[in-house]
Amino acid sequence: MDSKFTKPYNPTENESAIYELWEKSGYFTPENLPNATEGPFTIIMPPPNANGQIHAGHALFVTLEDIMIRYKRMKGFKTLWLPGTDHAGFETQVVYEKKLEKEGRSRFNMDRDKLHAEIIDFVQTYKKATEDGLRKLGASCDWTREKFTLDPDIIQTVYDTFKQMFDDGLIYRGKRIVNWCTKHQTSLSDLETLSENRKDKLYYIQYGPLVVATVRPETMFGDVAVAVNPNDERYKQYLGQELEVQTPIGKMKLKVIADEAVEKDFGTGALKITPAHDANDFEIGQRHNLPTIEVIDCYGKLNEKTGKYVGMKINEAREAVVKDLTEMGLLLKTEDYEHNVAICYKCGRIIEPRIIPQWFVKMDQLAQKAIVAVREKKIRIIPNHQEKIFCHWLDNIRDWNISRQIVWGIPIPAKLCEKCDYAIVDIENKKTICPECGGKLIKDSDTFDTWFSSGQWPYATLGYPDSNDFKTYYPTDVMNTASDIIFFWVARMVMFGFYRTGQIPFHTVYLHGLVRDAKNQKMSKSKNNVIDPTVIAEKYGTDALRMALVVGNTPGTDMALAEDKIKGYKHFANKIWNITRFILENSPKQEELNIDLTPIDEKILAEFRALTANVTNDMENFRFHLASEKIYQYAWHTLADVILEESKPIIFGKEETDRLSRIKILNVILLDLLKLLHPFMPFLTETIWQDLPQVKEEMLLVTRWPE
RNA sequence: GGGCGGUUAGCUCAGUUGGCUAGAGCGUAUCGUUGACGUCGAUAAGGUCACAGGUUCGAGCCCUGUACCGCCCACCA
Repeated sequence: MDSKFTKPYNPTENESAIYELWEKSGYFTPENLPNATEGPFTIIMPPPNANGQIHAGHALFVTLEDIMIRYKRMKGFKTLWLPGTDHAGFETQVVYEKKLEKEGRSRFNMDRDKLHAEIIDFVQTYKKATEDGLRKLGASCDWTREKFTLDPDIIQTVYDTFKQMFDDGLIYRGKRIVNWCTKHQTSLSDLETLSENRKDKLYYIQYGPLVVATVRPETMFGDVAVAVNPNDERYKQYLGQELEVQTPIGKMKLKVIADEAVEKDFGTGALKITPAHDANDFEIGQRHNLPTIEVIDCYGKLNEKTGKYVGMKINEAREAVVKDLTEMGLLLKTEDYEHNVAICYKCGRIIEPRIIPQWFVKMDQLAQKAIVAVREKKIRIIPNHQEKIFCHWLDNIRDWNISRQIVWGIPIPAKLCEKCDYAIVDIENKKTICPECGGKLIKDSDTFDTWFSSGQWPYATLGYPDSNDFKTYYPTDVMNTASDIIFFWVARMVMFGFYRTGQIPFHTVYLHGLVRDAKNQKMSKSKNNVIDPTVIAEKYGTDALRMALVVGNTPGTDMALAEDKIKGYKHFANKIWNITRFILENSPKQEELNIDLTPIDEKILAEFRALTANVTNDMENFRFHLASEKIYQYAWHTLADVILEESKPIIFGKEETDRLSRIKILNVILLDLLKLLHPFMPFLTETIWQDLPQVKEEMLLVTRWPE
């Protein structure tokens, strides 16, 4: 017997060599598969951000996708799992800014090109680390097709989409109110803001004959009207009138308008309208053709239109204005007030709504098609209840701001007129004169929201429109990703997919939950509870980690990952190892096993076949948490605890037919068990497979799944 | 303000179309140096399946309501 099996199983001794064996075989590339009798099966990997260490969430998605891919490969499908990494625009820029801050530097006094070059270097390092991490986790993906979100062909696809959408009127440049982060100096999409409950004051201020209630008295200098509900009897007499309003810096004139958006019962029922600094007011302003007066600058400070308050930060200015109003007798009442405010999802600072020209995507039509696809089950979302969430979001979607004032990203291929603000798409970068006014055109310095490009990932990576890959592998089969990016990413992929290819991008969306720590807390650096999967893999083996991530983890549900659980599956790996040893030790040469089975062995074998069918059924229905547990239970508590124990007297006994029959089925079960287990514990099973004397196929990786 | 999920053994969680005498892992207790494995084995304790109604021959699972926990969405200043 091979001496290898006499020692306990040592994962770290074997894993990298096994991975190398697979990778060198070329079987990760579907075209090289020896007997792919079935059609294509495709998963496009959600590209990890190339800006940090690989974490437990990556380990989970790699495990799930690798399970699907390995299973389908063994089923004879032409399996493509296309890997990639993401430049992750704003996310990476924020990470890099933090690094700059630590070094006492700032992006705002750096040359644009220098900053860009530095981030490229930074990303390259992490890109490499991410790729290594994926290999360590056993990802059987096709590295020959690896993509990066800034590859020239990807950018070209993104540009073509931008142009086409612009020509179709689905993209427009508009001067509209957007979410502005005063720290990061960029606008953000609605998804990139969070809302936070805050306790503020509600101030009742005398506005001429009326009283308005506001939490932001410092914006009063940007007021252009006072709005009331059209059915509010109290104010009917004032409609259309111009009020003379006293402020600490002089008098201003405000028209009284009527708008349905004003609630009669809130505050005094009279609302001051500041279109330049409030999204709601902006829309009211649009409806009534009101002008806009900006009084707060991009740093969140009051500007020269506010007289003596110029240069003050918003909070300072608020206090100062309140103090002055009080002294002037214009502040009538102050109430405690609890409300939600939008904050930047990265730094938590309050979003300052600002009016700046940005590129927007019109969402209505795109969204409706995506909703129909899901409602009609052309796209299936697992877990099912996410379909409702998906559709609800799309049903209430607003136009999407895709411009970002950051360096790290795909530049928007557009020109802007210095004189008249005319905007034009210019992918070839050739236009210099404004067709409207003859003014000089300058390049738009903004970059795309990273999701504008990653939303096109499924067809962009496959070389849409003309490549063979696109024709062969699109629409793809499964999109597996974390449920928290269903809107950011999944919804956008569906919309873009329809728009550009006329087809769904994938048939099934499999959403997984978050990996939390043993105490069910979110992993975070500050809590020091982050599990580094590569460290865990070193300690317990990748297979043990994979099992721990899969067994009992239902789709869409967050899971608690305890080190003890991982340790348990290390023991399981050793158990399989020793089952193998026991069977091999007691197996004579193969030719002696050409005998009929005893009735009891027939029964044992039938039970195993039933398990196989059961597991296969689970695999087909994405119930990996059940499939893995069933294999575990069978291997340990049926095969090892019962069958092997009962086999000892038979094997060491004198009844030759019983003995050979038993040995025969043990060998059959062992081989098939390794196959069932392979998608879950690929390293262990392949390591064993490579040393089995009775094995004919060169690699378990491409062996047929048992029927 | 809307929506979604959860509540099952001490802990973490499974439980597929209602058939369950409700399971697993870890933990706990007792026993076992058997010629695969002590990274082991055997045995055991531990549950009104959140609560209250209902449907059904039968409910952890379906329906109605309640409570608590978590999450998401939302332009009443």
